[in-house]
Amino acid sequence: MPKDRAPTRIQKKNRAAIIEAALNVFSAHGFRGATVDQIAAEAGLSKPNLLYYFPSKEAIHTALLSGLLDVWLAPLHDLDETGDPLQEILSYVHRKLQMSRELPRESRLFANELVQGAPRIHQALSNDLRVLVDEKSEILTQWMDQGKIARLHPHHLIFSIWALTQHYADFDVQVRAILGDEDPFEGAEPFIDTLYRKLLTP
Amino acid sequence: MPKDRAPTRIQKKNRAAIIEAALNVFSAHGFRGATVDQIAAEAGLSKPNLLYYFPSKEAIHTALLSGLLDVWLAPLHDLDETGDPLQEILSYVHRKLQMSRELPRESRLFANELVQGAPRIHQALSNDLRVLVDEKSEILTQWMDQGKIARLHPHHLIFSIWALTQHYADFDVQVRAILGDEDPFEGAEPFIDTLYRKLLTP
DNA sequence: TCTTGATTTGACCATCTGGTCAAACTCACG
DNA sequence: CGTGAGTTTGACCAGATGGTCAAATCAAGA
Repeated sequence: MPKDRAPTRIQKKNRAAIIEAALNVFSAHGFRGATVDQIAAEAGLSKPNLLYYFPSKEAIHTALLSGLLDVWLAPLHDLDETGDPLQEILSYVHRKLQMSRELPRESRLFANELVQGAPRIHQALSNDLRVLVDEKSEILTQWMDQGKIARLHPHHLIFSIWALTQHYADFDVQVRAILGDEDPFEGAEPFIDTLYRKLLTP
Repeated sequence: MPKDRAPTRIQKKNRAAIIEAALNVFSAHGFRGATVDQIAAEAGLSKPNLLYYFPSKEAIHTALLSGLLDVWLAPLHDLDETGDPLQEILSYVHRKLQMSRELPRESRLFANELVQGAPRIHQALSNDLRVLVDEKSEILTQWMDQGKIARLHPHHLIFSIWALTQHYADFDVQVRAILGDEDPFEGAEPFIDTLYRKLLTP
């Protein structure tokens, strides 16, 4: 494996190519369904060469997930206590839907992991994620106390946003099978916007 | 393989045990992640014995999925044109949530398949499911035309019900990691009920 | 250019996995 | 009971898969 000095030009390029390839393969087939050969081929490397950069399949998966977790949680992280409640929430919803549209592989990567019991990221869920959600739920509760938005269970409000937005990335095949040629997000955007405006009006 | 006469007592028992075991294993690990040995062990059979009842892993999966599809779609199928619009929809939502609570393995089985592009049930999606959804969307549209419920994109309304209810089964680990000891459905039920009452009010 | 560390690879290995098969065993029924 | 169909299994196979290794090749600074 490469020494842990400053990464060389080649190391940067190949590590990036591997992570990109791994995202493709893991998101499409899940951890178990992905093969190292597949990832290597997609990254344009031989299998031993790939394993020169990452010690194992598991290590690639871990690196990929932990690298993405921040990106994935950024929109919720940005929910601003001092902003306008309805606008803040609608903006969060909007960003999440945008991510389903633009980063569907990332969404499916997490979906794959979660639906199988999250054996490799259970840690992060019970710690980082839980803390973040509790923190933001606190803000939501304050807004409700102040009568700025309707009173609802804050955790379930957040779950609903995840469910409604990620559905379009995770179950893309199903959505498209039903909508046919229609662009899913064309209709999803106003639908979800209306939903939260109605729901959150006190 | 057993002849296709009337199934014997033993055939009935073992086929049922295999399907039950397959549901456990496939829903927890996905098609690729499940092994025939695992299913056989769970069913209390040896691998060759299992393969005496089903010709292949694929065949078990297919039998399982097609056997469940009807159960899975029954609630939507039962949406009744002649009933009270709001009550009909709320009742559908309620049944779907109930299914997430009582049949989480079934939900995850489909989720696993869908999130990986539904390679084995694409057929059913584009045919049966699409027809059913189009048919029920027609009813929803009529209700909207009659001013009985708010005007919304009917397909996305249905998607939202799937997303909100199945989320609790499919991403159970995540939900529980955040809620801690709290029963997810305790809070989900009133939340989702409120959501659809507000959303559907014209 | 030369040297040294970084990079790449062909060959290989152990294990897992889906599936086969012939032989053995069990059961229901005449 | 005896017998033939139904059921079960140990042994086995071929291919896939994660991972290793020594040898070969390459790249960049002295």
